[in-house]
Amino acid sequence: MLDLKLIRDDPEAVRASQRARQEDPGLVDEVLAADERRRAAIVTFERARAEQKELGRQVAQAQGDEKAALLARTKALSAEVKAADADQAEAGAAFAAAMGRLSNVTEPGVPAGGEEDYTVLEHVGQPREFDFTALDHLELGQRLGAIDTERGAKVSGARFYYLTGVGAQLQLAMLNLAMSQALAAGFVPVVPPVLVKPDAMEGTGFLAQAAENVYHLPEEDLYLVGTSEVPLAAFHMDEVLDAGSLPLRYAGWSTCFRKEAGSYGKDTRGILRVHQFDKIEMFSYVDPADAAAEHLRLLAWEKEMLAKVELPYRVIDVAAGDLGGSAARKYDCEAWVPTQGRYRELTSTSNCTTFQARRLRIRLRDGEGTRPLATLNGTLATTRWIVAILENHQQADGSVVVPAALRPYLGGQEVLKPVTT
RNA sequence: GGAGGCGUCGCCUAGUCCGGUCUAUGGCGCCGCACUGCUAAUGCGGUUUGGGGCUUCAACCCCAUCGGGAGUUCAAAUCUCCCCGCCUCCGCCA
Repeated sequence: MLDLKLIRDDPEAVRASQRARQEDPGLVDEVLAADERRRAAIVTFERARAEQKELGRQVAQAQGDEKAALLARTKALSAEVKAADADQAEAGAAFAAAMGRLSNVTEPGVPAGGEEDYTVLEHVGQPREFDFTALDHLELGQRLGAIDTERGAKVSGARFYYLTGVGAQLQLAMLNLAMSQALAAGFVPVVPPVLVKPDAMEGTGFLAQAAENVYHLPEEDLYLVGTSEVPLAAFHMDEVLDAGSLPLRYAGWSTCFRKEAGSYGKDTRGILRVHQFDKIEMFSYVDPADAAAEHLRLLAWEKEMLAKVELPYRVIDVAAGDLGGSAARKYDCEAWVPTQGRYRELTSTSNCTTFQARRLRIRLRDGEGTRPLATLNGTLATTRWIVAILENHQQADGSVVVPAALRPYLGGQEVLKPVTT
């Protein structure tokens, strides 16, 4: 949710942001009109209500005929108050609905346009030259006895898989490495719930743009989270945090669930795009003035992790139209996937400024009073990284060299060897 | 799944039976002022959150807010219903 004051004071800035996102700039004027209607309804209601209360005080003290006369008046007034209240509630709901559809204002410098309009900020490392025919991650994973998509499909359907043997070990090693790094950086490790109530899912903004990708359990009215960003953001929902306690940094370890609706036929091979995966997610609560700097810190931690697994990658500044509605800016790190001949997203860090905190009613308290704080999130490792690790570190015999940083978490193994030929 | 108890503006708490100056009591904590070599103690005042009016700001005024929602009523912390959470006991269970 945006700051209403900003929309009133500088509606053109919000319209410009909407245009850059390829969303409707007219929504701004809809919000302003709805706000006026709402405020007028509030005034009408409050005036009637104040009169009702005043008369109520008189009724309490009056006796006999005087009381009967007052009651005649207050009865009529009661109906008036009820109608005004309903009108106010309706105007308020319409306003909230319009506000809810407005996306966050993008940060200056964010490239305008859609998915293909990103800016490449830098390349780190060189894609490797192979003097043999590189195998893709699934082929490698099967030879290593690490990935079993056939049984995944048998038991759970398409886009499900088993990680077995060194595959399971590799994932645990990578996530543990990520968690160790987060811990060293001062993050509070968290294992959160992955089923959340509508309030949490809605507050984090995932029932708006990403609703079609969210699993829902209708019987309990609970949602399966697509990222631990949801329970980490909702952790402090409805709270006022002391300014002195910021920044608060959490590292969540969770399984993530995504329906992947609308991606039929895309990335169907292997474990690049799946319904269920595991992830270490960083989440920060900071003073709004510190948000942009924190965003760069999250990016730096992601790069530190990518360096540890020795992958070539590039960093992109995601275009406005490809941002989530809550994000003001997003940086993705994309690793080179040799058999695809292109870069694929491994991490994503978003600065949600005060947008998400407003929806979740999370504020900070300092000497000045209370005001919304800023929230940010970023990926530290996910199951998908296995794709890039296997492919980039494969050898001609189908074995895979383990990056040095991972070895301590893999019982010292230096090379993962095929179990079949 | 069943039975019972509980939920009050940071924390604790009065009020709920029997609806009406509840404009929610008191204590603790915190902030300010006074007194004071300093500290402590004492005294006085302030201290939920959100919204609206008026506005340069502040002050001021108003409305809502007693776990959440709906209802009854001229009037709800108080009465009724539904939901949520916590505690105790029973049942069941990986």
